[in-house]
Amino acid sequence: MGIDRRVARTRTALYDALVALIRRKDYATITVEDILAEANVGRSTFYAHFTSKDDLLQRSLERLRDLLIEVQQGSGHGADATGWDPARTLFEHVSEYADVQAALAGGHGGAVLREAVDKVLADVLRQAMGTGLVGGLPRELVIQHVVATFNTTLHWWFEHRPEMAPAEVDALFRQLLLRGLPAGAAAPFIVMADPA
Amino acid sequence: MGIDRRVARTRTALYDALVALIRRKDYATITVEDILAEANVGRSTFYAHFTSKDDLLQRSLERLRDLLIEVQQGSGHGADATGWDPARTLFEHVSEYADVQAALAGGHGGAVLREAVDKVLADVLRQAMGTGLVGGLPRELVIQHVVATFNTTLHWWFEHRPEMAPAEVDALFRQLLLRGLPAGAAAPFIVMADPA
DNA sequence: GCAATTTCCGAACACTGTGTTCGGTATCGT
DNA sequence: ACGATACCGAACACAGTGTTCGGAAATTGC
Repeated sequence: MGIDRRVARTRTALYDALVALIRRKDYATITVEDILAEANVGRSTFYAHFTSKDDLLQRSLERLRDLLIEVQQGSGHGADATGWDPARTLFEHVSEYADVQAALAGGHGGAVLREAVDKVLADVLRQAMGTGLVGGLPRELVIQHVVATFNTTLHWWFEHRPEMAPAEVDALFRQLLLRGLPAGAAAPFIVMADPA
Repeated sequence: MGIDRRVARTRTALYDALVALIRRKDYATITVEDILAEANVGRSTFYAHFTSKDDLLQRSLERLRDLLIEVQQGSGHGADATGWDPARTLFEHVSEYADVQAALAGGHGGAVLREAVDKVLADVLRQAMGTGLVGGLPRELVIQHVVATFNTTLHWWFEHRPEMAPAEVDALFRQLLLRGLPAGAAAPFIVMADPA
């Protein structure tokens, strides 16, 4: 009693259509009708599977989650002693898809997209961390911070230095995450020594 | 030849209405008609001043920007050797408004709101940093990272430890920002051995 | 105060998009 | 082949957007 081929076909068609649209339009401006046209799926059929555009997005991202887990678990079977860097792999992977980065950077729809992706990243990371120590810091805060820093770096990369190599970006990412800001970098916000 | 009082009244009424609504509804579900009802303003009048709900939001946040600049420059007290801590002041200030935090945390509308607030925070910070040093790190990346870390911390606070004191939260914030994660905390995401 | 100007109101309108319903048709699993 | 299931697509009610326009009301400058 496997899954009916028709439902599988319909769903993947909708997933693919959404992704295709995201790559060329701002997420916020995409309508259900756009998706139907792109996927060649009937209106009632759509609502038989998903409750809304956002619902479709979330379920679409489950694929991303699986992909991330795969990438991340490829480490255990690889060179685990020398260390494996999922973040760098992600930077490298993402660097090949400028349109995806543009979608994540985009104005109104970008925020919604980013939040959804953040959630997936956090889930994967949370699972990967297991019940490991967090060095005295609250576990969930660490997770959110890692995700946020990754996203910030990625966004900055695309917006300000798109020509930079993934390895360099990764180095910046690690600096921010593991060492923090140099003493004087955050002066005005942290400790004000402002000549007012 | 000042600004017509009717204009001023209408605009502040709309600003206030939006803020009031944000405090009790998810931003995404707020309609222009809600705003009109709350502010007692005619439909055509609204569109004579703003092009959309998002436009109104952005202009409303200009007030927030002014407030932040005031807070940041009002460092008359406590400006000793240890300096003045705008972040801590912000944590303390925000802790008094649970509904605002809820609005920023909220699902769909939260993301849009956060992005708008992030933009304002980044502007203020950018101006405050002037042409100061950034310790070898790209200036804009530092700004975005500070803002993102602040927001992450704030969000985590509200979601997971609302009873925590502002000073403690500020300490966590500074730890993340200035020292980074302790070795091992981010083990699954970051490589252990540091090739830098 | 008074007049000229500006703004506000509110109803009407066209438009876009959402989400549901239902009978007929095509496709699937066995 | 047959029964079950999924898909189609048109029609519908509904909510929200953004514009237009004439008349009423408030404001400013004098």
